[in-house]
Amino acid sequence: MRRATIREVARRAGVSYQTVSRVINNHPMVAASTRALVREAIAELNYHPNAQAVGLSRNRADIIGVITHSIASPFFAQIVDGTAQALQAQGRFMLLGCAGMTSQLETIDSLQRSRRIDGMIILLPLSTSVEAAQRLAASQFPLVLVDLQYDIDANYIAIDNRHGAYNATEHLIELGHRQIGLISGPLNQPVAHLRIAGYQDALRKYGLPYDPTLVVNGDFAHSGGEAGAAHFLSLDDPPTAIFACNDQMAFGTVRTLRRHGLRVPDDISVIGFDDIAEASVSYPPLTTIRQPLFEMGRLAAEYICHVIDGVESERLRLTLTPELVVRNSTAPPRGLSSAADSLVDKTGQSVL
Amino acid sequence: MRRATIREVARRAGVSYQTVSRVINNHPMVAASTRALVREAIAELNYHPNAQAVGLSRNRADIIGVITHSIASPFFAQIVDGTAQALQAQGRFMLLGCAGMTSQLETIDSLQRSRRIDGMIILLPLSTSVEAAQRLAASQFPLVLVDLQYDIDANYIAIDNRHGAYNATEHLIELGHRQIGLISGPLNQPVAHLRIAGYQDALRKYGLPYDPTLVVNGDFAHSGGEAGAAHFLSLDDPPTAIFACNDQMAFGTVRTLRRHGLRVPDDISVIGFDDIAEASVSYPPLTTIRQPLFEMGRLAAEYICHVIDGVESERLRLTLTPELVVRNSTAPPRGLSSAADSLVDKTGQSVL
DNA sequence: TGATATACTGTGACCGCTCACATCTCCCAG
DNA sequence: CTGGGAGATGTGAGCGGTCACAGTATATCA
Repeated sequence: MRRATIREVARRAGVSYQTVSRVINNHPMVAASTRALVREAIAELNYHPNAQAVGLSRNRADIIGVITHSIASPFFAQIVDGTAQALQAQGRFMLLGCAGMTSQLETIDSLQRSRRIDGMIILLPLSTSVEAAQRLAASQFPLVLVDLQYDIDANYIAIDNRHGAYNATEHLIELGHRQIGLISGPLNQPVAHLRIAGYQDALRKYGLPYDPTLVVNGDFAHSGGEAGAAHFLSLDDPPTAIFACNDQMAFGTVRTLRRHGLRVPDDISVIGFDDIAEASVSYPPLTTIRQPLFEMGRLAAEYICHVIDGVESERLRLTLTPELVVRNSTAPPRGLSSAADSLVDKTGQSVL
Repeated sequence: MRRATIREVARRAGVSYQTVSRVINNHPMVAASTRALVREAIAELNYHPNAQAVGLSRNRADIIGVITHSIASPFFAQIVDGTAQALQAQGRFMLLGCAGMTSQLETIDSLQRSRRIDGMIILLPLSTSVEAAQRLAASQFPLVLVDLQYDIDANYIAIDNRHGAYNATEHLIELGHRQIGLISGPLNQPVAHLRIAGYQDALRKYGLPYDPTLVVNGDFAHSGGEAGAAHFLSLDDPPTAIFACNDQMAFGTVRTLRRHGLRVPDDISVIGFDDIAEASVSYPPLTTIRQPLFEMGRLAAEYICHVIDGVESERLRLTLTPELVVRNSTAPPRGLSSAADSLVDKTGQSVL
């Protein structure tokens, strides 16, 4: 079942191959009768253009590369979903590279040079140095970094992590919490520091002391939340609220708290960050800081396509403001309802 | 920053373009000295082959298409993750098409004919008729259907849904449950019927009556579980256990039960199907029927690659047996066993 | 009536590579 | 010393399109 070529269609329709090409590409300079003839031949031979030949000739592929280190994570999956939708609307395809955390840069580099893709969307974090990322961004190749967290000259879509963390912390403070535990992200990711900074900003703003024993490192995964919660419960004076720096960790936190017989939010409040899809359907529905993940993926794709089409040439520098979404995992601290700010009325519930 | 071509490299190295091609493709018939010379020129010019030109010439693309209707669903994401990993190991790329539930067949068809991809993995369900799927499978194009549920002549990787559902139901029966609610999948998907059949098999085997009021349709999404649970709770004599036909619905079920003040598994047991990643970290950890999702994705990719490479020509007909994974969302019905339920932590609390 | 614009169609070269085959060296057996 | 085979390299054609340009009709105008 060989595929028909443009010349075979031409022979069948009794025209030249160029005319067939014109018909395929909707060039106006074709007589209606000829067009019909060619269309017929195309249908009869079940002809479809060879995308690689077109690509070679036009020097483009109509494929956009998307690099992430895991598609199994809901966070990335939701961004990719947005990208996929936008690309489909553009008639373009998506080459998905799950590079793991190793050799991402190598993958990116070879992909970029292979002419297989016209542009690339990179979902950070990227396991590479800032310098390498800067070099990458400096190339002429159409490129968008999504969730950029450091300061380089590149096209990026980011969110104001510091502000988001500030909002999360402020929300807890305004509910009356004074002892707020923080489970941060991995410290080798800039985002972790930004969110810690936002947490500190809020404490400072409200005149609360910064207590390092209330800050613990996490891994942005479920297990990090579990470990963090376990740590807090082991303290003599556990926090009344926990800010987990992403939703996955928040879920781990909630689970561990439950396992220890604590109710969320009655006994202890938990707030997350990201607003992945599960956040709204978890039990209890998670109060969190919303990142417009789908939107970010969509915008990145649309920008890239515009650059490729020559419609857009400005640098993309988009910092979105995350939004507090109050659901049911946060509440005023126990017993606050009666007295104003007495937070010391811990019931001394035993952990374990 | 024009890309160097093979002829430029040849000129620089003082050899013919064919020799450069030989070096690139590790053809043995090249003198070591020449090889070194060419390698040097390649490095100096920072040459990378144009994948589209290679593809056009060799008539392949080293890209595998993966079609799903959503990447945001953890079920599909985990399969895709397995596929991605396997393809990367093969030095191939993945073109991901999220076709939504509309026009999947059209997407598939045009993709297949475009020569953009060498083979295709389709993650069912597919919004198309069995006949169309059969036609698709009948083409020479390398194709694997993952999670195939109906009987057509195609390469497929499936799981024994009926058996899995039987196991799930049996597990509940053996725990002592006699009133078992079923929340099925959408009835337009064959898998729904298969799982219902497995449920019925188990009832029959254990001499339990089939009560249609205990069977309700779901949508394989969170909301279906919520609606199903709400329905059961409205019955005069609610079931003591619920089999939700996938994990997402199981989560929805658990959530609704909790909201109504019921504890899982103390007051009512819930079992799911799929074993998506969240199942092991939910609260309580979900008893479910495990599908080896990652594995399925991996196997599909490996098979496709073998077919393309001509290593494999047999039809792929793989029906995996799902496996019962007992976690903490199932227990004997209330009051049945005085001692046996000590396997579950008793800290479940009623909320609200 | 011929010049010229206009609508349409065809030809050659090329995109960057691979393939099949031709050629050219060199070395060794007869 | 010469023929032949192996090793190494070069050449032409082609993959299936597109582009720029060159044609060829027909219509329009002076």
